[in-house]
Amino acid sequence: MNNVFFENDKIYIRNVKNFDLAQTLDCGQAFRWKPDENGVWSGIAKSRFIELKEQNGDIVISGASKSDFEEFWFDYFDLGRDYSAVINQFSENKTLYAAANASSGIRILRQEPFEALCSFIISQNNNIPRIKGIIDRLCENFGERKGVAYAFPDAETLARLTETDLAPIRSGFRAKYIIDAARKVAGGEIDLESLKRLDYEAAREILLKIKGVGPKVADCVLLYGCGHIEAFPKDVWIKRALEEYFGGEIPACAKGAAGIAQQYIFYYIRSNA
DNA sequence: TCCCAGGCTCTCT
DNA sequence: AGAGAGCATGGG
Repeated sequence: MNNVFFENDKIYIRNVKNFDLAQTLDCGQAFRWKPDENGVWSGIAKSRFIELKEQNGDIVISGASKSDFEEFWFDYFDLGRDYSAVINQFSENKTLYAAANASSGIRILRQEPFEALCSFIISQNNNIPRIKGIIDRLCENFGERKGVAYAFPDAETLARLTETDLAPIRSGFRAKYIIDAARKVAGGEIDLESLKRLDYEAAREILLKIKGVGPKVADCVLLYGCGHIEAFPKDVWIKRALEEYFGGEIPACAKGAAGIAQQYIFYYIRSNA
């Protein structure tokens, strides 16, 4: 962290490699970061609201204290990982390497597991603009207000609701899945934090017990919420890309960091679409 | 308008 | 075990 400076209530990340705000915050892994007309991104995670911008090659964060940064945001933005090394590992596959270089500013966000769980339950058979809308309404209706933004509601809050209560967010058939997830988490049947420590397969099996959680949603929760970067969510876009460019198989050189490869491929094919 | 969306459940072979 | 319909809602 010797390239991080704290000055005048702002945090400067200097000479950071592989961190592009637009790529990282709007690549489909998280749904609550928004840019303004000046390129300032704002968002809230774990009830903490911050703003980020790029300035002379630095990432500048406002709204976070030094301890907030060290205890939360550093891990949230996965700043301890060397993405250049990962991209170098992917160079054995020409197409994957091209995708990685086209989206080399993406970092995998380490989101709150419960937010990732609900977000990707909502994502099923849905499109990204509408997913964002449903999640916004979920937070505005049931999340705690933190200054100018709403925190993601906690499992205990959602566990007390019924499908009818969720009608205002217009999530359709997914409402019952959100409630089942919230009740299993709030009731202690599923301990999301423990999934970070379990191995990938064991953690995945636990998530699959939640209604509305299948292989793809489970892998998204493991990748974006539990730090399992070997998870490789297969959505319709990725399935098409695997068939078209990779012979239907995940490239061998992606082993151990398949989730990062997945995100590069997803961004690459969608920005070329 | 009409197709489809970062899928999953349920049912029927 | 594998295939297919149905699902709520609305963006493009």
